[in-house]
Amino acid sequence: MNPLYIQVKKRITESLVSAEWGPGQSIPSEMELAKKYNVSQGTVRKAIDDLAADKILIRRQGKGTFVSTHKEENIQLRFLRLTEKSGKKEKLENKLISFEREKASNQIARALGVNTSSTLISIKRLLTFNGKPLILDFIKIPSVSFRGLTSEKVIEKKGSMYRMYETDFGIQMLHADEKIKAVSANKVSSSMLGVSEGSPLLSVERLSYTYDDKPIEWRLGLCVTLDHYYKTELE
Amino acid sequence: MNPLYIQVKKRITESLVSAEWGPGQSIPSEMELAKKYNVSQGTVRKAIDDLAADKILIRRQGKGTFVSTHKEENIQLRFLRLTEKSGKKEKLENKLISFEREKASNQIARALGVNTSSTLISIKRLLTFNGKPLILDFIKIPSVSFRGLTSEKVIEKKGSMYRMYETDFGIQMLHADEKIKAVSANKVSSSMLGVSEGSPLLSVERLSYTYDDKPIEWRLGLCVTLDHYYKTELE
DNA sequence: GAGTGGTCTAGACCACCAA
DNA sequence: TGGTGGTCTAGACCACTCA
Repeated sequence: MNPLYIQVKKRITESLVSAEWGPGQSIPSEMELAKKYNVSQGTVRKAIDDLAADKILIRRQGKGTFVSTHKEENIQLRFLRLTEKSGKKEKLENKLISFEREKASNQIARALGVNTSSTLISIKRLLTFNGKPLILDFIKIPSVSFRGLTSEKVIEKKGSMYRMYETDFGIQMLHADEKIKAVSANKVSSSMLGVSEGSPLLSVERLSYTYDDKPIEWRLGLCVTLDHYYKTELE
Repeated sequence: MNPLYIQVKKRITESLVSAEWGPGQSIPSEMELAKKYNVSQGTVRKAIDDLAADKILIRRQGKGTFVSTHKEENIQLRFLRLTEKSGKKEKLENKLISFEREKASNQIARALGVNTSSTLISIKRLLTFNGKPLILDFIKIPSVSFRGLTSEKVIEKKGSMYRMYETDFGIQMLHADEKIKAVSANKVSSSMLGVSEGSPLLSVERLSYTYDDKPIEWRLGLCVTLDHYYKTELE
């Protein structure tokens, strides 16, 4: 049998998946949950501690515990940071290049855990900072999870895709794995990004997961790293 | 006044810095520490929880709590992962190219928090996997923190530099920041790495920290990412 | 079986926030 | 002032390791 606090954690997660408590809202207090689950307040606390460590919940002393809605900006900011050179805040713009539905390729189907016969939405877009092309993004998401998504909607929601996933489809990205390589710009990517053919680009392949470690988005970003760099922290 | 468990955490950290408890050794049990610090066992537990989350301590049920010595392999492994293609274990080799003492440049001095007049040890080396060049490393460390380090010692300790730092100088790397870019191979790096000039390389600039968030090593790695990739996890 | 970390409880008090 | 999360305690029992 699992420890009690793990079971509590599971039940809280279920309430989050079923959207009983939505992003930004507060969940019941520790005492209420303790009564509801027939455990002590300390056990609920430990369960919430875990979820807060994963940034799924946010605690605010004196106010309550809230469902994280940090997907608005966070992954985006966590993704690429600006160099010190341009310390001022930069303007990000988002230009849609194409929006199509297509059959999943073997590779992507395996990554997303869907059938090869299933349909994906395939989005290409260009991100610019201060008017200069920075990232060329190829995004693939299962059509079935994003019914009704149109190119107009993507354009309309200028900001992060993740924000749109959350507000329009109730899908929250909880974590992601990335594989990073250095590649050469080919004809298409170089002209899109305004660099010469063969220039080095940072290739960032990302698989993003929602609740239950279910992969929900595959993305490849080609980044110009002349004035920017990718930042990580180890441990 | 700080919470008690923070103070306990601090006192434990002090014992780690002063090498009262060395890497790989066990620290006193929770009950003993509770008595020593005049707090309850639960408070010690919370302090240790924090340190274990930072991977500074490792708990082993039924055995005790141990000082992490994971620097042997861990940062190295965390650094570059092998592609699935070559699932088998690969052989890493480490070839020293140069070992010199030099004055710190402005940039590095600032990063390491030392004077520009101070002396650095500057190491260049080439890492190969299965005989193929993979990473060209430029490493700079303050001479004063690594008195008596010689090129022979670097060669002798074939494995990770971090292991040598720990065993020979009592310096443990606790975390690191990295800035990643894609760059073109120049004449020197291309010939060293066995790729053609202008090939894309992954440039990984790393600043590593020891206890108290003191920066202690600056490193630049140029990596060939044809058969390998850099792996990260977000959140 | 003795000793360790792991879980769980119950209750106390503190710090913060809002009405 | 009442409700929330944050800290701290004391004690119970469980799970694991090793002699």
